[in-house]
Amino acid sequence: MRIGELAERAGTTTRALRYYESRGLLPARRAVNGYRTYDEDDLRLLQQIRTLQDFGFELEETRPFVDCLRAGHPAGDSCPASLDVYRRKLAELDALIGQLDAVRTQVGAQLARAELEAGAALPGGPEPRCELTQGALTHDGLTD
Amino acid sequence: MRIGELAERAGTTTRALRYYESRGLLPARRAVNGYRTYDEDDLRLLQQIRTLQDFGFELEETRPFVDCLRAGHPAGDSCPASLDVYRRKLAELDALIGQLDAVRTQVGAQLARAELEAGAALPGGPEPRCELTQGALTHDGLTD
DNA sequence: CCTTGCCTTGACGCCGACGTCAAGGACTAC
DNA sequence: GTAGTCCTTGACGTCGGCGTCAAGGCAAGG
Repeated sequence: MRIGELAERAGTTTRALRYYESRGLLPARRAVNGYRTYDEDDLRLLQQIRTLQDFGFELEETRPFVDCLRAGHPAGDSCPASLDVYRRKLAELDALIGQLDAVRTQVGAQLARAELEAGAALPGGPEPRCELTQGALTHDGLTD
Repeated sequence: MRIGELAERAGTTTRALRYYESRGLLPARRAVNGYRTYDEDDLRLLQQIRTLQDFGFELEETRPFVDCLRAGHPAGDSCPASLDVYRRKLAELDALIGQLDAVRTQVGAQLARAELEAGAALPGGPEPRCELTQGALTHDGLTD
């Protein structure tokens, strides 16, 4: 099959396929007229790539899975290198989720405090003030 | 003070300050020689920006807070527009964390299954490799 | 022959928040 | 005067994964 059909069957675009090829991830055979030619195996490789991409894996991280399939293994994650990617991704996810949870807690606290102060300023009357309103912010250097 | 000192006191760079100015977020007065000139109020605005940036807010999302401070309010989040940003960010964080949790679960399951299959495929029958592997198979082990 | 549609390569655009030169002006110290 | 440090504007680079033309080749139908 040609690039357009493969792209459609895998739910992606021809541009993405050419990009994968430029990265050496999914090279294509060529027909006499220069057209890229793919088979069902390429579709499987591509599906593996897309599945991992949907999980948030970077392209380079999908390479071990693709290589594994191309080596004849039944699944992309039948090889140690793929499992390593899984493990690294899990650690990465745990770290990221932990950071986001911390940020969520902080932002939630800030919102609650700010809403309290806003509400207290409206009805008109003396209100208690929290001493923690200033300087409670920490720079944990979360790079998003 | 000049741009270098402000950058250092706020823990950022002169390039970042020029960028903020180019975005209209933190304009500077100019000395006769053309040098940018800042005061303590600018430092406060900048600290507000940096704090939010560290939380993962985009630059545009810090604008309401900066405007709020510049309008004379005691805190950057003393204004309704700032609270709206807080709320949107919370919703955004919740959605993102939820997605990441789902991905984590999926990837964890894939890893457990692939490890199991790899162990079963070993010559001489499956051998338990370590306790963590068994734990990951039975529970949703976060133990690393 | 002409149009239509798929294909080719090449190259710039995009997003965010700056980093990193480059070339030159300003000011201080000696 | 000159060395050193700070400042100025301008402009290109970065990262990932493509999107979006542009210009042209190839195959098939009318």
